[in-house]
Amino acid sequence: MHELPKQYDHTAAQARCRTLWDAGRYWHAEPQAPSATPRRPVFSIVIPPPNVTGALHLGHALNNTLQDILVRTRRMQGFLTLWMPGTDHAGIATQAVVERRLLEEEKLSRHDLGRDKLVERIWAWKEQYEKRILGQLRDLGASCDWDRTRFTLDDQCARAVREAFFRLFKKGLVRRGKRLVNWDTFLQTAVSDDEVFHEQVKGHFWHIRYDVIAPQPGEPTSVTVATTRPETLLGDTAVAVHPEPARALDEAEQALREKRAAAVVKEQAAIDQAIEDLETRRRDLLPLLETLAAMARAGRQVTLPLLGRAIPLVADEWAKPEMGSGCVKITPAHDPNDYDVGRRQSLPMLNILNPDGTLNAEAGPYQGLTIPKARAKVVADLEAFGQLVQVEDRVIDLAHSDRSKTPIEPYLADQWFIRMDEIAQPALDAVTQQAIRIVPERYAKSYLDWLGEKRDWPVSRQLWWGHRIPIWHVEDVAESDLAAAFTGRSTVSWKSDGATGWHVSSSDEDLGCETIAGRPLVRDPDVLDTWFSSALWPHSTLGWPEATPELACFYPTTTLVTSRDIITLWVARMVIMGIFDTGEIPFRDVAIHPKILDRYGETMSKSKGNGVDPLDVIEALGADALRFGMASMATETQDVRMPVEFQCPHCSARIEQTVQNRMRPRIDCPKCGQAFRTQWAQTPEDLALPRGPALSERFESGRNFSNKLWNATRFVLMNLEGFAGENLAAPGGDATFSALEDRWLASRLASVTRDVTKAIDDYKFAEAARILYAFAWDEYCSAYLELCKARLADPATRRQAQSMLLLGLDSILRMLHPIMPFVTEEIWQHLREAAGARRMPWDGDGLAESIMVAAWPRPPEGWIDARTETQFGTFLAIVGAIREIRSRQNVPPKTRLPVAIRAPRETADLLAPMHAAIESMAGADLATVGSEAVGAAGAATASVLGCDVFVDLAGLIDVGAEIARLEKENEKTAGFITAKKKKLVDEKFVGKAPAAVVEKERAQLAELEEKLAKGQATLAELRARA
RNA sequence: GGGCAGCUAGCUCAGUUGGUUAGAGCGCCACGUUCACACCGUGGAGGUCACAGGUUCGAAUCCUGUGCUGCCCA
Repeated sequence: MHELPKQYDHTAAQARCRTLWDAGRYWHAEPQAPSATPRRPVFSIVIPPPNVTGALHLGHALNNTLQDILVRTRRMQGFLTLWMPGTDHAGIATQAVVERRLLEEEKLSRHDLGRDKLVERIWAWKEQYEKRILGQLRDLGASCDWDRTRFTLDDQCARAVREAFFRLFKKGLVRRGKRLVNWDTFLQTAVSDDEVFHEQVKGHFWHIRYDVIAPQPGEPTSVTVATTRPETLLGDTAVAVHPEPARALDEAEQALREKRAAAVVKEQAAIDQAIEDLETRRRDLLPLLETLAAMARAGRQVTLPLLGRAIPLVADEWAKPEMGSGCVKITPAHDPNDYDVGRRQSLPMLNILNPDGTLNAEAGPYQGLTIPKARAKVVADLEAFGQLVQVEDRVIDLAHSDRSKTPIEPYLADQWFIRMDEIAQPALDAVTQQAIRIVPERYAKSYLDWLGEKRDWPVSRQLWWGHRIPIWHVEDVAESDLAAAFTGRSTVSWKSDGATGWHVSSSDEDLGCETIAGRPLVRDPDVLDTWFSSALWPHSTLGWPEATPELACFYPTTTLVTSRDIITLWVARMVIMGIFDTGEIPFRDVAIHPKILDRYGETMSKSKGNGVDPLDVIEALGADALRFGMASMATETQDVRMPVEFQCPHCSARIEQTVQNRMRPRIDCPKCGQAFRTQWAQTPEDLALPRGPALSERFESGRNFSNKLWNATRFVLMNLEGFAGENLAAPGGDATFSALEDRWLASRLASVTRDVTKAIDDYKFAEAARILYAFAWDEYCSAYLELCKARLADPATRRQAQSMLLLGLDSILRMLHPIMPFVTEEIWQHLREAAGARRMPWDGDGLAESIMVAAWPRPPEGWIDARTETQFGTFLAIVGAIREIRSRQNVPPKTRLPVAIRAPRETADLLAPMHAAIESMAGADLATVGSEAVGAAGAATASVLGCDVFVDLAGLIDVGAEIARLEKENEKTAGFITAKKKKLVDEKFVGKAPAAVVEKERAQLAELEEKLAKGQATLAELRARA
């Protein structure tokens, strides 16, 4: 006999399974030739490549679990299935991490080290983390094609990046331009808008006086402007005033009046106040503004304080007469709005910053100062010169770099852009015309909104880690020189730089020459935005631009599984570049999954200390527990919450993680009093303590489920003696399912298979998990398996029970395999040993070597039998009724209860073969079952589905308690009756509701009335006895 | 400021096209360990479905508004 230990050991099983899968390489996919017959349907996914910045977190665990569920399901369903794995170089993030460590550990900056050495260091970091990440994916059970692992910066991807960029360049879609960028002065690079976060900080609003040059009679001698960044005045090139202040005030008032009309009462007072203020302005300020507007039109100038430069007064609508002094200083190179004004008014753009955030020569005497120091000196000097009018305290919304956490400086720099107007359109069409389906559908809106703006994509990054932009610059040569140098080279293209030089681009790694007509070719020092290489991921990993068999077979991929926060950054750009490069969409479906938040609704992060490390869960509860939890959480909502608890390493007690304790280096267990350390431990004393991992109760049901399956198998194997299971339930063989419970199991199996398959097709992972959990636990284990205990003891029914137990268990395992691969494989292997001769109706010739490649269940629709399910439901309800009586009367489980059941004839007939089952499952001795059955006087009763269950408890019964209970129940029933009657008397209801609904209500009323009558009769009997 | 979600049992979540006497898991209470599983079994308690209007014979479900929470985009 094949016997298992009482508890499932996930650690040993995981190691065994991985060995088995790697030996069989079941995860590997070879492309089929286009001419292959028979042609297998193809299913392919590319992994959203995790950043090599650090280890995987729970979000990755979710993302990859869902992909693996899809991949494993399709593989079992016979698809040619590829899951392409890999990692992302994550330009700025990785460089920032390595630079930070360099500074902390060696006190060196990247400039101390130099470009080549730094890149070398980052590669070393990458090697370390890539290994770790891929190992974590394997620990999770991901069935990626490990032979195809890619990296966004590897040679194959680099080739694709050069080719794609070159094609864009050649088509004139790459342009060089000045742009105000978010400058990170710490990392000395531009960061994209998406890498910027805003934070409210306390600051000041400085009001500064600019003197008018040679004021004429009737004209003001100065204007006052206000700023939160006084040092920027060094870069001012104008002061603006509104061209038509009267009209602007009218419009502002109009807007306020409209707002007031729509406002709720409590907001009206504030708006009234604002309108009144506007009136005051019209009276006190407007004449001055009109004068200033006229002066601006006349080309008058003001003196820039401190530097003494003359700058023009300009008329521009950016100046708001309804705010402040109505005048505003203009610093085009250091403020986005001012930049627009500068362009409109053709103002000089004066960059006053060095890349490192110190002031440059344009700042005159302030050159070399950092921004904070310059600000202090500017303010002090303004005050000394009497130009400072007023200082207000103010809360400022300050942009910070997400990478370095330092304030962003708007900064005018040369950048490369990809023009989006032309290439974005096909990506929009792909979604609006449903070539690409985004689920849940609502996310299509953010995709379309974002792409619809068709904003140019700034792709250059002033970094050292990444794909070097394939552009070289050469000055002062003629086009004929270029044509001569690159004659016959279709892989080289050039464009004028707008002055006397040329930009040369190539898809080759090297131009093959260093000079043109004696002038040096200088390569652009910048690298490409990480998202550029990510945008090519679906086709670059498959070998593009080569026409590989992989590309032909697996592209377009089937599904992309990702989180909602990178729909625009990544998904949209993949669609754009996929179509641009290959002419085809990169994937058909985009499945968006929720984001995991902690119990308080905060995003998890290492720096907050509120995360859960997936490896802790895998270690403590098993990868399957982690995966089952993830699948259960993957609903269509946009967030899911996960309560986090520390687990005491001494006594295993769970300690709720709170905002207060989550940053502590050590925690004293409130249960056992012993201390343990957390991720924050620093001191030697703390580090010496055992670590208490952060886990979540949400993974426990998965662990328990694994054990439940294990023990169900244990039971089946204990009872399999002499049976290897040749032919399990030949399809359509009615005789096979002669017993009610067998027909029921087959019916349930068929509908569960249908529902689970559909749920996975629709990306409803939580639903699939829930259906399988309920079926396996409540139906297979609690009902079917219990019933089999008696049948297995009877030689006449034993064989059939064995056969059905195997059929059910094997089907459950197969359907659960994509969610819980390890425990199902481990069990499957045990079943192979004990019952290797079995065949499922949907199996081919032999039993597969691994459940990973076993056939997905396909029970015939004909097995579904609603009548049987109803009948079986009656049986279960009767068992439940007896149990309930036992429980409410506190009868010990061992005491057998004498039971009579009054049931309509049809039900009684149906129950006839189930007598033994009722007796064993409810611990009852059945006396009579039939329409005439009656209970002993004063028996405890229960009514279910038209049947009455009488349990004669003789002297055991607590009459008083039973009376009280019945009174309460009768009262409740009477309440329902009243409600139903009222409804049925209502003509509106009877007249308008569908007949079926009215009929149902009537039937329910009749049932309730009968129930009440019986309850009252029993009550009378009990009272008589009391 | 604009957009998207969410608000259902103590906690985390299900709840199809309106037709319930609103469900699950965890937690809680009671009972139970020869009988696959205490990572278990049996039973139980626990909800004005955020709030206010409306549509309807009928609303957790549809509409409008309010409040709170979170996210995205300016």
